[in-house]
Amino acid sequence: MSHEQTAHATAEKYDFAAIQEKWLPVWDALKPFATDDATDERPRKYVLDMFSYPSGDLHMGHAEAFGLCDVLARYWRQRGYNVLHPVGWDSFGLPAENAAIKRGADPRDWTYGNIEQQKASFRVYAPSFDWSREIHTSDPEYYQWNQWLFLKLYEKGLAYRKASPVNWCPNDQTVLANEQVVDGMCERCGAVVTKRNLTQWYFRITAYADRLVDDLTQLEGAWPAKVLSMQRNWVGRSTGADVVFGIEGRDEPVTVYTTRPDTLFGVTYMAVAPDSALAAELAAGATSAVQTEFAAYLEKTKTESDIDRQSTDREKTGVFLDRYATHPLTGDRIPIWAADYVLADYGHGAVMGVPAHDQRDLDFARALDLPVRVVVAPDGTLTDVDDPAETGTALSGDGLLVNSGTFDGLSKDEAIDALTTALGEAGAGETATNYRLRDWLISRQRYWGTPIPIIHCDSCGEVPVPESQLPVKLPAAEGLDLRPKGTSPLGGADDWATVDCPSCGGSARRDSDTMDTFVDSSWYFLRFLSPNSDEVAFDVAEAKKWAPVDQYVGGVEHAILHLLYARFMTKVLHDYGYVDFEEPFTALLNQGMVLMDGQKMSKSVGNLVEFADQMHSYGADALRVTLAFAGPPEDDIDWADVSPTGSTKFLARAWRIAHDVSSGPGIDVSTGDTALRKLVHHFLADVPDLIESYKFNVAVARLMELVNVTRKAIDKGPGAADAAVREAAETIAVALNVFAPYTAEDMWELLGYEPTVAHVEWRQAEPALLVEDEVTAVVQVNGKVRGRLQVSPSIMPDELERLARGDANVQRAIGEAEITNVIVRAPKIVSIATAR
RNA sequence: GCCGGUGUGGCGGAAUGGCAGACGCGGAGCACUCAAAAUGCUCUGCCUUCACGGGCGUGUGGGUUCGAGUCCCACCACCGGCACCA
Repeated sequence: MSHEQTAHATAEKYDFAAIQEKWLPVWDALKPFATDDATDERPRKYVLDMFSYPSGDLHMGHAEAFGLCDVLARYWRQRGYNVLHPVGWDSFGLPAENAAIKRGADPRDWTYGNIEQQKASFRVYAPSFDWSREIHTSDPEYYQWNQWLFLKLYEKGLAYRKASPVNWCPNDQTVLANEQVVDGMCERCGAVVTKRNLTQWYFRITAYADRLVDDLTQLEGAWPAKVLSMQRNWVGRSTGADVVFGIEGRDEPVTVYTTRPDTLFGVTYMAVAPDSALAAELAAGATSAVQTEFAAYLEKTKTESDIDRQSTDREKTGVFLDRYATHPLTGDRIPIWAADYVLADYGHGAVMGVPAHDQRDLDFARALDLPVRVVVAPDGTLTDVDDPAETGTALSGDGLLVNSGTFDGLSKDEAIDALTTALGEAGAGETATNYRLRDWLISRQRYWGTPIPIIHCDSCGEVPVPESQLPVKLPAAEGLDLRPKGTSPLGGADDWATVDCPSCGGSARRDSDTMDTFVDSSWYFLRFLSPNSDEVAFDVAEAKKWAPVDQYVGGVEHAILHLLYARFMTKVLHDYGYVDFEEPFTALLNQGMVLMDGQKMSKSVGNLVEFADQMHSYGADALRVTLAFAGPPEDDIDWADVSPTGSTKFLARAWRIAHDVSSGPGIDVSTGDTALRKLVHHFLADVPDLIESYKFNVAVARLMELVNVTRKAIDKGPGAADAAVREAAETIAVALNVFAPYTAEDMWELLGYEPTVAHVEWRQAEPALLVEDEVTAVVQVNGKVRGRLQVSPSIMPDELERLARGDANVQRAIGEAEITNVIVRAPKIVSIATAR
């Protein structure tokens, strides 16, 4: 196949490389997707991909995500919407720094070099981006607004510093947010995460816990059910009661949280987290033997990694503190233990032990020989109950109360209400809600991120950098030691770090930590609306016009991290009055992963499918069609199962139709072949619903069908000059723009039009052409298809039944049997039931 | 343990409760060709029949219905998320 021969509109053969080369410069000049809405009255749609982290060239995952998102962007444009489809780079982050350390280079050079590479690849892959709004989160023009946001949160007490045990990655030598610890390991490098006690910056996301859960109902149906469920799990809201226990020898009582106040009479011990202040205090008031034992236990707890500590099948341990609590209703003495299965930072760091009805408590009680008292029995009597102390299985189900004084006989739900009320009357408890969610730890002891705009002054304490002094620019990497060492490299930039206190003018130092890069991505979708403003983070009026994002596309790996943070930040901005909505992304599509031979692609496995190689072999269009056609977009695609060659064949067939059409543009299509026109108009009527419900694979199938039938019409039907053939070819070109823009543009030119087909509106189906003159009616006998009849769609039911009964094959199926029932749904079906 | 999801040909996958397997991959045969590639055409769920046809068939077992891949109940398998969260 020779390029010279085919790089013209007169080419005889489909040549994807020539077509790409031909149209790229045309599109570069045309800038068809710049969204300039000053005078545009059309309805708007904001279609966005999760932006790319520039860690190298694009890979197949990008091809899928950006390809599918582009289907939607191009589609909505052709449906008459003013579509905003911007592109940017999530360009701060650890990998840049690690790569830079490895190569002895500047993270800035590495990052911006990768961006250039990805841009060049994107240009050829040709998503319909508005390049004029490109942003980089690592530019001071962007990150100064991270700092501005930080100050806004700080003003409201939503950004604060505290000393606390934090997740520490010993490999990357930095702290991690809870969301970045996966199975006890660092999300980035896989090292086992340990705990350190450090003073760090937090965003108070827990203040928004209820709204983060409640507002998910707004997204029901528009976000994948899986993501909604993951977000609910992550916030982990539970309701129950706080119960107050008096402590012998201590003035202050201790409050515990329980979801099962109905089991209050089953309490046989109390357990406190060994690493809590309460445990230390209780132990300090006990005998020296207890103190020694406790100290050893605490030491052991601290040195254990989270993985060890959280393994559920391990033996329960604890230390009796020789202290006692008093049961709020019975007045019984309750022994107090320190046990490492109790977490210091959930609830109140202490639990009431109900071994009979909680598996963990039962395991603990059995290991340490504590009593087990059943207080909820399935049928309200103890006689038939398997003793959990014997079986080792806690009774966690429903039942009626026993052994619970005046509460005996109540159901579980009744008892929860009754006991909570009783506790309230006794001043010993109330309904309470708890969350698994923790505040968002945003400090990072690394270089390549947004400097935290705080100055530490010996006399004034922490002083926010005045807004007028933003941005606090990142100092040059040159001369700084970027290697992980547990403190931020910025601390080594003395010239940068040493400043006058904005408050007292004395000598002070800048905070040397940088922000978690998820801060950058928590609001970037708003920056696209006024990307060049140096007055505001984003223009409120532009946000009113464009935001929230109507269609968001990205991987499910961000189901909690990015999406939760972006939802949080949106609510914060809403409360400040900067935006008038509370959810940033009204619809979300999670595309699946691209696999090879059933597993994730990786260099080490040796199953890497390179984006650049695929582009070279098949081109952008075939790649995009292959990804769209492979299956439902949410499902993973195994590259071993798909056929880019098949896609190329399809595109060549489509292209050849435009090439073969022999009528001129503007011909009166109504004179064309009716059968073909009907198919075209059914296509026009059906495909929008398919695309809007993300059934891209089915939409492509319908396009293939249309191409096949049009080919037949040219070769064996009305021929290449027929007006319906032109109508079909134009329809194919317009629809194909959504999936394969180069081929579509070339077809459009072959059909005698000017670029660009991307601006041609989807045609309306003519209702008259959607009506069939004849349909197939099916005749079933006892549920089995026994006959098919060609009938008019307006046939009367009794006429259809008469025809059905007259069908020879139907009669044979009925035989001598007596007909007991006949259902007629004209014109589709006749269902005959016989006595059997 | 809790939550969510998925089970359809050799494979990827279609199917508002109404013809299961659209579309494609793979396979077989044919045409064109000296030949091959490319392209085009025909066939392709399993069993049975020369054929017309018939039987079976959407993870398993029940149920609702004239009619179930689709709805209901129970179960099995696999995938994903959360998890000593009280």
